[in-house]
Amino acid sequence: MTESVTATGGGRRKGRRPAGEDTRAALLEAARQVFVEQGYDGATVRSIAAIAGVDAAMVNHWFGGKEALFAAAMRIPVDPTALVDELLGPGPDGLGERIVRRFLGVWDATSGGALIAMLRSVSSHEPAARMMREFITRVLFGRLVALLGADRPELRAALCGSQIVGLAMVRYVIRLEPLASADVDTVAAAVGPNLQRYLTGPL
Amino acid sequence: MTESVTATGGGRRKGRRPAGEDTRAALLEAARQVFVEQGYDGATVRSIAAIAGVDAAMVNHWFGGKEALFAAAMRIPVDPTALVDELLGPGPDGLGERIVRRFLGVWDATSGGALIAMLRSVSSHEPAARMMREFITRVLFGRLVALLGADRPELRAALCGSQIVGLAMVRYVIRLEPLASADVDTVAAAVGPNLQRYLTGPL
DNA sequence: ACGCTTGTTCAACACGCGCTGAAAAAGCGC
DNA sequence: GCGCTTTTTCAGCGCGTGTTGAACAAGCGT
Repeated sequence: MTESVTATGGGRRKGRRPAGEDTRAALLEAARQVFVEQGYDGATVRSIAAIAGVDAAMVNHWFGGKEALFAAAMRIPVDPTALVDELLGPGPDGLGERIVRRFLGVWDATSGGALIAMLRSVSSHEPAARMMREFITRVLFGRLVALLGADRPELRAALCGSQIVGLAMVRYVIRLEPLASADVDTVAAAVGPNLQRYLTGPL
Repeated sequence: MTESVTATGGGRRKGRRPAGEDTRAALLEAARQVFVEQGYDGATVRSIAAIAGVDAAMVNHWFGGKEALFAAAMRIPVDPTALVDELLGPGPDGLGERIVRRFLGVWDATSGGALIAMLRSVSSHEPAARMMREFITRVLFGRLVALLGADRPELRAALCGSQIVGLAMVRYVIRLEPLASADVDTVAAAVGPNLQRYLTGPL
């Protein structure tokens, strides 16, 4: 006990943190949460840092600024190729429903996910809009419609995007009942056929 | 010329404006424009006043604050009852397409309209979200599904809302091509059937 | 042991926001 | 024409934002 090391008693004020505790990761996690809840403009660097339990200046130290933190936080850890293959595995029948179920699964679990964050940011933050476009056309439905080989693939992808975006907005952002708390089966049965027609049917 | 009246020479600085020129109306018009383009948070009282050509303090004088100005600007001058009657006039056949055409007509003309303003504000501004909910359920589709007499009217109204919201987001906010510049016929043919099923078909 | 690098906090800057209060000019009643 | 009211501008307050620089502590190489 006599040794002074790591006494940390009460109010240490400056200096390096005792050990481990990856600040960067904590910041990223907090950023995801706050960006999803508040959107880019609504989220403040200070609030994110507070949730992560560190000083706001850490955002600049680790990421270089709010904008870069947003970009890093939105970098989603899913492999789109694998996802598409999985969805297409059982064949094109019931594909629409499967997509809806998949999205609702992710969203309901993480209370939104990165897509909701982008959706909340898109209005006033052009980079978020750009990400959103890229995400829908290239990652999400671009590959899907390409594999299905239908005509007018870009239009089909955009229409599928409008389904997903509309559903996410009404269910998670606007929170319009009874869609906001409807169970997965109901939503999938209702919205699935639209996607199915957009992907495999005539326009 | 000798009389001093209305000389206004160069840099008059304070005081009442010469005549007419309804400041309140100019403010309202500018507010609609800026709220549509930027959403509630993105729009600043100063920029609205600048477009209206008056001082920012006029917003407080005429409306009491930004919030009240937003509410006043969003008060839309359409009669929902008449609109519903007009849409239902030719019978329930082709109703979905007619709705889409109607919306696109208004939106493309006024580059969005109040609904886009609300859509851009909804993320971070709870009053806008409340307005949106009211608008969809009560004004827009509430009456419509009630008149059609189908089962689960609230769910149908919410689903219709998700169609319109998704379309508006992708076409006007995210601006995803080719949907953003697709002609009315294409969009109506693609989206109309979804609304039709939501309104008159099985879920 | 000592010094350099790195992680962290704190104080503060510059800016933009919504809003307020006082002053000034125009119009109105009489 | 004179006062009272209304409309308008201006200066600025208080606050919250993202960002910065200095100070300081912990660890690491040697």
